[in-house]
Order: sequence, then structure tokens, then C-alpha cells
Amino acid sequence: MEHSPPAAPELYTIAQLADELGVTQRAIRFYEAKGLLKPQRLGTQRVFGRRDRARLLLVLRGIRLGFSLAEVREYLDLYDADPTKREQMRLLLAKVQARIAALEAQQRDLRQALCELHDIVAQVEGALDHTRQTTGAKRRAK
Amino acid sequence: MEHSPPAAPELYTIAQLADELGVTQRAIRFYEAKGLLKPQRLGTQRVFGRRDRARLLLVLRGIRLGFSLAEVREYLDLYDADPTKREQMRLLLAKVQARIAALEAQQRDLRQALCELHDIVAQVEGALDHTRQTTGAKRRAK
DNA sequence: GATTTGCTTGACGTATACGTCAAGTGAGTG
DNA sequence: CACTCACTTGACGTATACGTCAAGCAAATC
Repeated sequence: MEHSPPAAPELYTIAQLADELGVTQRAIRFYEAKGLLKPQRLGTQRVFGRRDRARLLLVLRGIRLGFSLAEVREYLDLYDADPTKREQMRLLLAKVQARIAALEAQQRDLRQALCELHDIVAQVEGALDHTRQTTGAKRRAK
Repeated sequence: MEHSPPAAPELYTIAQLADELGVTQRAIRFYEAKGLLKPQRLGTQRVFGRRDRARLLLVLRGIRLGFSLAEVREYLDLYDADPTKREQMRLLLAKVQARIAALEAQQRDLRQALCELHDIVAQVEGALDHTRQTTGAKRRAK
């Protein structure tokens, strides 16, 4: 039996997972109820594995990107297609392309917003520099 | 009196604006109630100008990016600062920087998601090509 | 056994973002 | 005047995403 180095835990209680990822237990249960997570059970108690943890990370990222839980669920479903079924692969490809298109549209919005904000920064910094020089001239006059 | 070329309208009713931008009148009224829009009035009837239209476009983009209406309102407030007040400019700069940081974080999430989706595409297309070659070989065998 | 801790479910509440509906007003038309 | 259309406000409803609370169970500890 080999000694393996200390590794990340393979199993988590709901509290451990919630604490580590900065999310409430209630939210995790809610995501499970919505079909986004499928933890195993020890009796009635939920047991989360590494895959569940990774899946929850994807959920949280989708939420941060502004997607509804239903949309996030669809996204996760993309990973669950059966690779042996040609028709499913075709369908998956179409869905992935659609989601790529949605994200690319969002990216355009995002770039535009960033561009405008950088414009504001430039203007404000220009205005502050201008008034700072004026103030500096006043000080020399004293 | 010069003849100016046909231009975009300067004033809109709520129905015109809603129809043009693909949003319901109810939503527009809601945004006004939340302080995001401030149309003028002709009696009791709302009158939207070009600035209102532009502002609504910003609102809609913020929503698409996943921000709450409160967050969108904060974003719009960035444009309303008084340029003659140095302290407001400083505060504005800090707020803009914070918003830039948030958008950049979102951009990282977005890039990551796109990267993963492109991976899926590559895998699926690889799998389809593999099975297509197999199918092609069968056809030649007939 | 009593207490504590950590988990469960179920139900109701809150916040956000509108949708729907009803009642009312004003302007234009026949 | 009656009707139609386009607007208004206000109120209640719906959907989403949880938060809060209560009751219950299991395991560990004193």
C-alpha cells in the first residue's frame, strides 16, 4: 500500500463545501433542488465528491456571468452527453455553438462597457491633472 | 432657415421607444420608477429625448451583462458627476476603477467559459470526424 | 438521560424584475 | 355624443433566487 501525499479531500459535507466556496448551505440545497447538483447520500446526509465541487464551481461562475439557474443547468448538461451516440453529439455541437454565440455577444457588451469606463478615467484624470497644475501654480505664488 | 436632412426623431413616446428597442412599456416605467430613466412630461404623458434613449440603451446593456438594476443605476450615476468639483471627481475615479475591476473579473470568467466550450467543440468534432471516417469506410465496403 | 452539534425537510418570507389588469383621462374621428 | 386609441396610475400576480425558521433526527459527549 503506497503512502500518497496529503491531498484535497475527496468527500465534503454540505457545510464544508459551503464554507470553502463562500456560499450558503441553503443555496446549495436550492441548486440541488433545481437539478444543478446531484450529491450522494449517507443515509439522509448529503455527501459531495470532487466532481460535485467542480460542478458547483461551474454553477457559481455561470451565476457570476449573469445566467439564470436554468441556463446554467443547460450549460452543465453539455458535459453530460453520451459520446457514443452520434445524434447526441450533433445536438450537443449545436447547443455549444449557441452558447458560444451568447457568450461572445456578452463579451462585446463587456468590451464596450470597459472602453467607456476607460474613457471616463482618461477624462477625469485629465481634469484632475489640469486642476492640480493650477493648484501648483498657486502654491509657488505664495 | 436651412433645410436639414431627415434625422432620427428627437422625441419619443413610450410606445415608440419600447417598440424600437424591443422592450415593454411596463419595463420602461419600471426603470423610471427605479430612477434609471427621467423622461420629461407633456402633461401626464412621458416624453423621451435622445439622451433618454441613449440612457435606456445603457440600461439594457447593463442588464444583458447580468447587473441588477441598482448596479446599473450606479453605473449611470458615473456619468452625472459635476466636473467642477474636485472631490466628486476623485470619488468618481474610485468608483469607475471599482467597476472596471468588476467587469474585468467578469471578463476572466467569460474567457474561461469560452475556452471550455471551444474545447468541447474540438472534442465533439474530433469524435464526429472519427465516426464519419468509420462510416465512410463501411460505404466503400458495399 | 440531557445537552450539543450538525444535518435533514418543509414552509413561509423577502427581494428583484417585471406582467397583467382595471380604472381613468385626453385627443381625435364620425 | 359615442367610439377608438394611446396614454396614465395603482394594485395584484408571477417567476426567480434564495433567507429564515421550526421541527425532527443522529451522533457524540458529559
